[in-house]
Amino acid sequence: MQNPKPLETASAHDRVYRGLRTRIMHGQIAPGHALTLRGLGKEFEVSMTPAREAVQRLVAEGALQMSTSGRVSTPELSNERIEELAALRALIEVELASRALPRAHMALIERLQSINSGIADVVSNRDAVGYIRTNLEFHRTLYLRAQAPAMLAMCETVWLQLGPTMRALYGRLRRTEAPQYHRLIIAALKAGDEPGLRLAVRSDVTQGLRMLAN
Amino acid sequence: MQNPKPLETASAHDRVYRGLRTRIMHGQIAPGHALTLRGLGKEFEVSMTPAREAVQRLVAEGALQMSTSGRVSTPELSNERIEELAALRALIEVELASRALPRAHMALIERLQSINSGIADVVSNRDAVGYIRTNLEFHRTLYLRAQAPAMLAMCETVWLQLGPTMRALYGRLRRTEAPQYHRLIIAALKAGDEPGLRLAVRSDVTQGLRMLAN
DNA sequence: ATAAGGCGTTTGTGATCACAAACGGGTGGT
DNA sequence: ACCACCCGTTTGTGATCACAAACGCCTTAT
Repeated sequence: MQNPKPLETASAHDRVYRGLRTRIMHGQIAPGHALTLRGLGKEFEVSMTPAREAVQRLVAEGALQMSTSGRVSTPELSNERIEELAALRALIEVELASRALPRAHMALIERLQSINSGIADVVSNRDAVGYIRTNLEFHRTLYLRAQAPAMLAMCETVWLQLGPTMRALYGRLRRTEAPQYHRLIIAALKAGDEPGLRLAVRSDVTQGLRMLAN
Repeated sequence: MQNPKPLETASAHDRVYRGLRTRIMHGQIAPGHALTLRGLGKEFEVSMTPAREAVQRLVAEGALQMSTSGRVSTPELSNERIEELAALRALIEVELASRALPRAHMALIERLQSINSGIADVVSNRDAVGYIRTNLEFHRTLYLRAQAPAMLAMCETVWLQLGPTMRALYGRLRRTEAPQYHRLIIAALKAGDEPGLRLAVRSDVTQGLRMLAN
């Protein structure tokens, strides 16, 4: 029992924050979409105050942008910024995978295979949001083994910034099966092959985002 | 005239945010120090609302920690977390330096040398805050040339998280002169030596933080 | 037809208030 | 001497309100 009280009552701004955050990270909101404090407050059944705190926090994390007049919306990323964020993903995720490798036992690898096979389902359903969610779950499951919470937090911040853009990306590419690089990652984990793992993770991260930047 | 309107009127929560942020990043607040919303509000002559937003934002960036009861304080980092943050600095700053290298002209190198010589002054004055500020200015000046705002923002977030801890570090080590690795960085820039630059930056970043983790 | 101006409405900002929880110091009991 | 309990005070949370700025749509003049 490592978590006796799973926080049965979360604060209002935390509910709004978490709700918005997963929505953005999973690509459920299109780039450039506008949000209003009163609208969010009504949607989550809170007043403007918690809605404002949640929005401010997401702005600080780069998940939302704020105009000079205070209007908030999901950002429309330039190609340069997409390239930067992809490079950050490559840097951090390669390091996380490398740190997870010596701790990756068979149970973890089986879990990854299970998640990966689930990707086939969402792909066949043309479910872009499901695809992003499952893909991120695959990566997070691996990186959790790295025992590096600060790095994982940074990594998720990058995912968050790319969320709305990822929707646009995976919406236009025609996927027919689970990504090949996920299989390479699993194979490298099984073999204990660190250089191979680093290459596979770097390829998987860079692959999709390169084509978005034309 | 690249900045015609330097934002002559900043919003209240932004003033609090910026004030607190530089104070934390420069190590002017000791680890574990507690802050109160009403206290901050009185100090910056605003009500609790802007103070709360500024604090929430800094908590989101990892510059402050919040207890389950909502009390905020500067974090006391574990050795594991310090090691993680140092590794993140190494990853990101090496990349930033590498991207800045092809754009580093003579004017930049002279600017860096000027900043570096300023470090001697603050060192002789036993001015820990001045040392941290000047050191960060040295790095930021170099990284600005990388034209990678997202990476620089991530980098500064790490600096922010290490701020209070850096004060404790530089307080205990006896510095007598400007860091040797800064000279190596400048030399590598002059020579256009990318591997040497990467090594110098990595060494400079890791050097101080390794000894803190015992 | 197009562009500029005006006005009602929407929206963010910051202050204030009521409330509950938590902290801290002091007291009393063992 | 030490520990538990209690109560006054401090503190964070969230709702509400007044205000100013910005937005959007419509009218009007050229």
